[in-house]
Order: sequence, then structure tokens, then C-alpha cells
Amino acid sequence: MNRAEEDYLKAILELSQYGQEPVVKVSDIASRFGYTEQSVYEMMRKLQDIGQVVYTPYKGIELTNEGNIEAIRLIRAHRIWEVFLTKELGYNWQEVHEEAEQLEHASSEELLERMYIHLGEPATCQHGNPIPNFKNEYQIPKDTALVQSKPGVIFTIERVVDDVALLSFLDEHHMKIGDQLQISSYDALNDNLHVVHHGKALYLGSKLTSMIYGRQR
Amino acid sequence: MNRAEEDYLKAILELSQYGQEPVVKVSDIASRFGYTEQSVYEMMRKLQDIGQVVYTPYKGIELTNEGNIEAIRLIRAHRIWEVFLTKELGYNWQEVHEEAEQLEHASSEELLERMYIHLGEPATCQHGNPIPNFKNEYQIPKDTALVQSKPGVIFTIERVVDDVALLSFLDEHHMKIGDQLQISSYDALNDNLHVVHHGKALYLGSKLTSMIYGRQR
DNA sequence: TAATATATTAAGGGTATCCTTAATTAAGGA
DNA sequence: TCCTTAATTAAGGATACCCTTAATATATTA
Repeated sequence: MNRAEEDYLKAILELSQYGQEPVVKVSDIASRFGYTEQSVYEMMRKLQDIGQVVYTPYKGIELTNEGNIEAIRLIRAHRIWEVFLTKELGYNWQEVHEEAEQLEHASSEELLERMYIHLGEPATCQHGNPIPNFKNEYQIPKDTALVQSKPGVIFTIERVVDDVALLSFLDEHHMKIGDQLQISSYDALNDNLHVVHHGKALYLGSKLTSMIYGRQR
Repeated sequence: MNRAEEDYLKAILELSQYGQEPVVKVSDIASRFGYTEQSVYEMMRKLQDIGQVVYTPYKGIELTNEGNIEAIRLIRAHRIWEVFLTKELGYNWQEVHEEAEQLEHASSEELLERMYIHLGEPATCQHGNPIPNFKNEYQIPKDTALVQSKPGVIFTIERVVDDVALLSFLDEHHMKIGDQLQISSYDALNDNLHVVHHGKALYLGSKLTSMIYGRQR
């Protein structure tokens, strides 16, 4: 498994977490990477040959059990490194993604296990996303995206997507995991959700609110 | 600078530290990597094109200033990771080389500086080899290889080559950095140096003694 | 069901890094 | 200086992973 293959597998797992079905389209992968579809097709054929994915033309791509384990391994590696970088080296949460992206491909299982223990077996990364355990059990939390919240509810931020623009925005507004938002109204015209955070009104577009997950009450 | 190029540059620096002149031959590099000479020639031409080495046919290869800095950067990265792995994750000194070999190519300058400070700015790695500072100053210690020691002297181990076989041997015999060896005699027939360590006699071949450096008295 | 949009496949190109085999050229000892 | 050995070039091949352009097949929906 080399860098390119690993990146594809991780992308497939991550993309499959959004749609309702766990099938991913070639075009999704192509646009995520900025590659052509032709390149992605070639790689899908290759990944199919080595048993990492099942690719059904006109249907989509699914990870095999083997491919799934590999992708989970990478996500675990990524998040373990993120915890290390923030907790031990003092990185901000918007700085860690790129570093972790490199390191995840350069660390052995042995190293990751030692690191995980060294860090006190954290359950989530700094963005609130769960760290798959070493039995490769990985459950995506059954929480709600902020974008789906209706006026009146109180929303508690549990996890956010590891996206630099989002994280910087949250930082600027002192929003962090665990904070509560009071949903006051939805402005359909501008596609803005009006929320109150620490007594301050904020207008959040759906691009942003679709990257914030949590519990509502 | 990609992985292959980085590996070549580091190899050139390391090989140049052995011979008396800082020129390295294509065949040296080829045999170190187990590549053909043709492959190495091609890469030398490329590295010359991008200003990392000066390659004079029938003479040898030298790093340019730029290439030297890059190689030093990699050696620094390697040794910083080695310190981290042994000090914080409890690795043995013979286990760290392979891990560091991967990690050195995946870490930014930012990360390395933070890591270096986090580790307390260590002067050497666990094998006693100096860690180049961030001004890229890198002096190879003016010490002596054990193989050159004459009977009668007392030799203090200061640094050893990062070689798994050597390190395992040293471990088995409880030899470590700072230990003293009493050189008792040299057996020319078997190319063995007879030394006494902690009261125990040892017979060391030149392959081994050429990888141990220190001071003699 | 026909038309349109989308997905797939085909064909061929480019760069990188390795390889093999076969000349050619320089260095250094006799 | 000649000759052998070692070093260098040349020529062409393989694989990986990306690209473009163009044709073809399938899905979807009007």
C-alpha cells in the first residue's frame, strides 16, 4: 500500500460517511482530489485488482473489508497525530491537519500503538472526531449536523470537520467543542442560520453549519 | 525535493563522512542502495541540474551548499525522531532507525523545531551522534574509531553507528555510550581487538570496531 | 420510449524512477 | 606507452500515476 493508494482509500471511507448509502462515485473522488475521472477509474481498477474495493460500473465504489480496515487505520493514525501535535507540541487545531496528513503515512502500527498509550488513549481528536480503536472498530457518532437544526433548540457542539477555514472561523469566534448554541431562526433567503453563542448573535451559512455536528435539545 | 532525492542527498553526506575526501563515487551510492550505477548516474545528473550536487565525471560527487543544507536537515530530522522514540515512547536504540527513516521525510521544519524544544534541545541522539542545530551547523566529532586504538589505551565510547546488528550486539553485552574499554591486545591473524569491558574480555572484529567511536586515553 | 445527462472505456501522452545490455572513455599500473 | 580495469554514456524497457481527447454505454426523466 503506497501513498496514492492510501489516500484513495481514506477518501472513499470519508466520502461514504456523508451520503446515505456507503457507495461513492468516481466523480466524487475525482472532484475531491482535483483529478480527472479517468485517473480515478484507473486507480479503482487497480484497487479492485488488489482487493481493496469493489467497483460496480454505474453503481459506485465500496470498500472491501480489507480496504475498510486500511482506511480506518489511516484515520486512526491521522487523529492520533492530531492529538499529539496539539497536546504535546502546542499546535492550534487548524494547524494540525496538514502535518497529520503527512505523518499518517509514515507511522507503523507499533509506533501508533505506543503513541496512543503515551497520549492516554484519547477517545477523540481535538476536533471531537472519534479515534478508531486498534480492533478497527469505528462508529460515526449518531449526532446531527447543525444545518439540520430547527429554531428553538439548543445545540451542543460535539465534533467539527477538520477544515482549516471552518476551524479558523470557530477560533475567531471563540467557539469550541462542548459549547452551546441557541438556534433563534433560519433566514431562508440568505440560507443563514441565526444562532446565539455566549450571548452573541451569529449568522451561519449552510456550508459552515453542515460541518458542525452535535446534540440538540 | 521528493523522497528519492532526499534519500540520495543523505546518502551522499553520510558516505562523504567516511573517506578522507568529501567526494563520493557513483559506485558507492549504487552499492549502498543496491541500485545499478546507471540509476545513480541518472539521479546525479538530475541532482546536478537542480543544483544539489556537483558531479565531476571520473572524480566524484560533492554536495553543493544547498544540497548540504538539505542533507543536514534530514539528518537532524532523523536524530530528533530517534530521541523522541526512545525517550518518550520507550523504543530500544536498535528499533528506532527504521521508524525515523520514514518520519524524517514526513515532518515539516515547524514540527521539528517544536519537537526539538519539546525534547529539551538534545545535543545528540541515543547513539551519541550529534544533532545538527537549526542554523545547519554540523560538526562531526574529532574522535577516533575503536578500530584504530592500540593496546594499552583506555577507550571511552562516545558514539556508535546506527546499525541494527551493532546495536543489538552492544545491548547483549550491556555496552552503552560512556562506557570504558581497556584495550588489551590485537590479534592480527583473526583481525580481532581484545578489550576488557566491566571486567569481561571481549573479542571484537574490525567490522564492529570501525562502527564505534570515542576518546582514548 | 426517446432524449439528455452522466458514467465508463479507449487510446495515447508525460514524467519519475528504477532496470538491462552494450558501447565508449578515462585512469593508473606494468 | 600500452593495457586492463573501472567509470561513464547510450539506448531502450517497465511500472506507477497522472493527463487529454474522444467515443460509447447506461441511467434518468420528460
